[in-house]
Amino acid sequence: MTGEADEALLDIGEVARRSGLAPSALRFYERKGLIEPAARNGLRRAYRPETLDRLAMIGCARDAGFTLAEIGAFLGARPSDTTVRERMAAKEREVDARVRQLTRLRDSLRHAAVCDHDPLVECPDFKRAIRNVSVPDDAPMATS
Amino acid sequence: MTGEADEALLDIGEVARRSGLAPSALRFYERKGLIEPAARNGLRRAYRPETLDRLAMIGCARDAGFTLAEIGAFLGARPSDTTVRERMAAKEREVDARVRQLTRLRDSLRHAAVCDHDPLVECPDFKRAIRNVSVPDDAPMATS
DNA sequence: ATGCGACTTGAACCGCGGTTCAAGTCAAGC
DNA sequence: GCTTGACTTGAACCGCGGTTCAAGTCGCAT
Repeated sequence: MTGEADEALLDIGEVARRSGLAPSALRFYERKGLIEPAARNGLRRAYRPETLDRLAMIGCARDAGFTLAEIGAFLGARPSDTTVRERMAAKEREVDARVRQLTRLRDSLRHAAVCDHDPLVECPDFKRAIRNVSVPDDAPMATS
Repeated sequence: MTGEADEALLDIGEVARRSGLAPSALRFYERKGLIEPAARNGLRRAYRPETLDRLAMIGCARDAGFTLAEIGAFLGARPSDTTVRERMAAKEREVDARVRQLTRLRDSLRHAAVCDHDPLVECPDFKRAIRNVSVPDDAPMATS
């Protein structure tokens, strides 16, 4: 047998401490289907240590702007699952577009930091720059 | 006199149509102090055409992840206003960091699209990649 | 004068991602 | 046996960025 397997399981407080998440967040994630305790000691949740890895990934994805629902879909993904793979690919394109958008925004902000217009938002350079922020890269320019 | 100045003013419906925002959103922005009608015809708001420019900028900033409160602060910014300028500069660094984070995420997703692991999230390459997504660029690597 | 359509208001509601709270359940220690 | 402390539950609440709704107010046309 695996012997004292339950010795290896973690209390919710322990998982919270190690993951940096609040226990309430862990229970919330459970309701959303993102994590699941391996067992219960009475009422108490008992988590496998791997849950910490999973939580780290969830945290990354969340930081990166995925919704919890999206993350849930990705977590169950298997290589045969073409719809999820397609969604990942779509998300990649989406992220890539956002990277370019944010890059333009950063450049606008960079200009704003050295610009002398009063008020700042009236600076024609800034306006031109900021107007390009939301242009989807290869869309026709708004010339109005 | 400027003559029929009010002829040039826009109805909320017109602004909504031209800006792509719902009238409810425009009133919401007004409550938040982001926009303001130039006048009222009776109860009806009458906007200056410049409001459309302002809304375009607001839209860009919102798309870019600024909160409406941040945008409100920026909109009033004058060149002498050092605290707002500093916040813009801070935001620039923040956006820059996010660009790098999203770039790493995009690369992870790119790998996921061609990876054969089952489940996908167990792929060691993917895990290594995704773990780096949230590392602040020059922070010590998590080696646990 | 009657109705239509576009506006006005405040208040309620929504999804998201959680936190907070009250009340209850345990196991351990004194 | 009684307290203490960490957990359990469901329900309520939060900020954000709005939308929806009911009830009222206009100007204009018929």
